[in-house]
Amino acid sequence: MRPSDVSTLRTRPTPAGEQPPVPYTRRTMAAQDLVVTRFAPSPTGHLHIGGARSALFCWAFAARARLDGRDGRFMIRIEDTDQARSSEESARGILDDLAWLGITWEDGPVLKSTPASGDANQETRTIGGDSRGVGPYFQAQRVAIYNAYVESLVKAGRAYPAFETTEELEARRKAAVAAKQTYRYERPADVQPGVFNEARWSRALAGERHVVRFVAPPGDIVVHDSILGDVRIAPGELDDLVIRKADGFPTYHFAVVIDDELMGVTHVLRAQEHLANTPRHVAMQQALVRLPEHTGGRSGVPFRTPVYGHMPVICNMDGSKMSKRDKAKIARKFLRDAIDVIQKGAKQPLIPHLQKITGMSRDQLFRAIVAVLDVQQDPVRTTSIDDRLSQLLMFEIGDSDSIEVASAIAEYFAISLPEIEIWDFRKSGYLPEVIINFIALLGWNPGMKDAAGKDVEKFDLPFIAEHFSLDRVGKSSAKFDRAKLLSFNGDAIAAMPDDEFVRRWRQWLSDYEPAALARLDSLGESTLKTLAPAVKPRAKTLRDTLKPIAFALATDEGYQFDTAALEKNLKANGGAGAALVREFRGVLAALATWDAPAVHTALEEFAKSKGFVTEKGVNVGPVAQPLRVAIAGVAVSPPLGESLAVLGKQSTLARIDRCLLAL
RNA sequence: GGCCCCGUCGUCUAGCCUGGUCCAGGACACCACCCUUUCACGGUGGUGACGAGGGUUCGAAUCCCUCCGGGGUCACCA
Repeated sequence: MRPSDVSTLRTRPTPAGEQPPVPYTRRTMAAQDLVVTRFAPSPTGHLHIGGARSALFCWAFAARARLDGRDGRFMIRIEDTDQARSSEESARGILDDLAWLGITWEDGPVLKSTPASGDANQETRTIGGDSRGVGPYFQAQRVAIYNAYVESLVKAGRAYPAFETTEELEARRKAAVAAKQTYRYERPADVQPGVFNEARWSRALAGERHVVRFVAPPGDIVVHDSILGDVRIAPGELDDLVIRKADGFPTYHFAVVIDDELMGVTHVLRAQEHLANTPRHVAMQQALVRLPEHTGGRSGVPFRTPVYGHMPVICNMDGSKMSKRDKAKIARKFLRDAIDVIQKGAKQPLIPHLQKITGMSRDQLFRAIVAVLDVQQDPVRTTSIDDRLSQLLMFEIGDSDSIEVASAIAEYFAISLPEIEIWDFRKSGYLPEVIINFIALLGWNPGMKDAAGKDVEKFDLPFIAEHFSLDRVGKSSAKFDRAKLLSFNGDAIAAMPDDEFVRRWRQWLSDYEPAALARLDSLGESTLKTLAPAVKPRAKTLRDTLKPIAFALATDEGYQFDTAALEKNLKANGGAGAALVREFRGVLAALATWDAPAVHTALEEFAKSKGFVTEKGVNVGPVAQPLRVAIAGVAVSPPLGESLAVLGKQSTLARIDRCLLAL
């Protein structure tokens, strides 16, 4: 049976063999009322959709605890222990993405940000802080703490310096794989569990290059998981893992254990990909004791094991784990498909073929492509052509999954890469509240029915906070269904009041399509407002809005006439359509008021006067379609009332004249 | 490959713990029809699943076992 989160928290079971928790300051003060969850991203890129979901569930758990009258806190910690890949810019980006989604944290890095909707009208606010005094929240600033605990473990004989080189270990690993055996690090013969190895420690202190490894315990490790139930790991499955790297930084596993304890984390909710690591974390918790400086001077206070909950992984539709690498995969596939197609068409291999027509060497060809990428990606040319070239080659042969190269290829060839990171979805015009709603549904559902007996599946952050509980988190991985996300987003756009839509549409256009916004504003200050009711039902995303308004984005001279549309609507039947448009032009020219209802009325009356009436009423089609082609160039556009209103009388007449002339 | 987790329509899922009300409900997608000045929106209806095989039971999607399938993980990355 899976314990509910509430009962787990109130009566946390003490498994056999585990020390009962020893009270110390924080515990006696706050007792079991303190609930601390955390999201701990590595600042090596943008916020991933799966990371966002982890953050959301942690946020929701803490928020729910608060609603239940407890001291629920959601905390952010930046795991920047990978010196080579971490960046402050990335950390800032992740925090921004969370704030954009509307996820806020009580404890953690401080961020000044605009709230959920990205709505410029609302005030900026500050998120984060250190009210419990357990920071800093960047692990790179906590190295001294990790070192103190490493030393305590070494002195207790529960860890030891190891001096093998990376090459040595790699060779052993290869040998094991070649012999079809599972590789495990073999503990050196001179290391005795529980005995301080002074000789090794001295070598380390003397400056010899080393890592520190944790002595894996001999017995079973049982992880109590409030989502999955108990997970038991047999002895011998765990080898002596590295807890401090040669550069002096802790590994993820070690830093996590130290920080979760010191920062008072009570509930660790994360993706199932971490499940296999959890026994290691538990083993370390059982070996570690708080240093006196972290317990107000008392000694002998053991680390506790938080409540764990491992949630399902988010997968692509093909079942593989959704990963940033998917972008590279798509871009690479495109490159190869393109090469295939060209090869088939040209009936000869692409590279030699191109070499033949350009007279370039293979290297020069790649240089040419790279030069284009270089200009687009790196206008100031901070990287050399050679660097770019080698990047692209690496990418092409599959040895590199660089998102930058993938993006450059996508931009150059105008293909679209799948949205994987929150930033991608934002750029594509998804609404933050929809993303929240949708990712909440990936692995969790409120299990409620509405009045009509249908599943409740449209909800917002406050609803999630109110209803979230671990026993409704699923166990099986979920495929990320983009079609359903799109549908939800379209529903949200359609349901928005016009003025709100206009505000958020404007914001998005200004962020991602400023030229389009400038053009629309040049048509009149209420253009967006006029367009709103016509655009909303036609756009699933904010980027989608650009399609139905393409006619307005083009200048009066700038749009093309589709010949088939011209033929069918204007020229057919001896130019009947053209004649109607010519006649209706006069009506329009005489129109005193120029807005959507007025245009629409004029259209109907004109149609009626022409006798286009059926038993169902006036049929404006015979006039509307030719007119549509005249002003838009194609047979598809939003309703003509709004369309003409936005263009204005002058442009409308000019477009009609241009069309008539083009026949 | 070792270890671990998971398995209800194509997809997300309700139902499973507390067997019968389930010849399995909802949503997205798909199909048909209706509405309609185009494209959309909307409305109505439809196709569609308990992975397989054994048990237990009067009765199993629900409990047990085996098999099969999928995923995760095996770094001085987090």
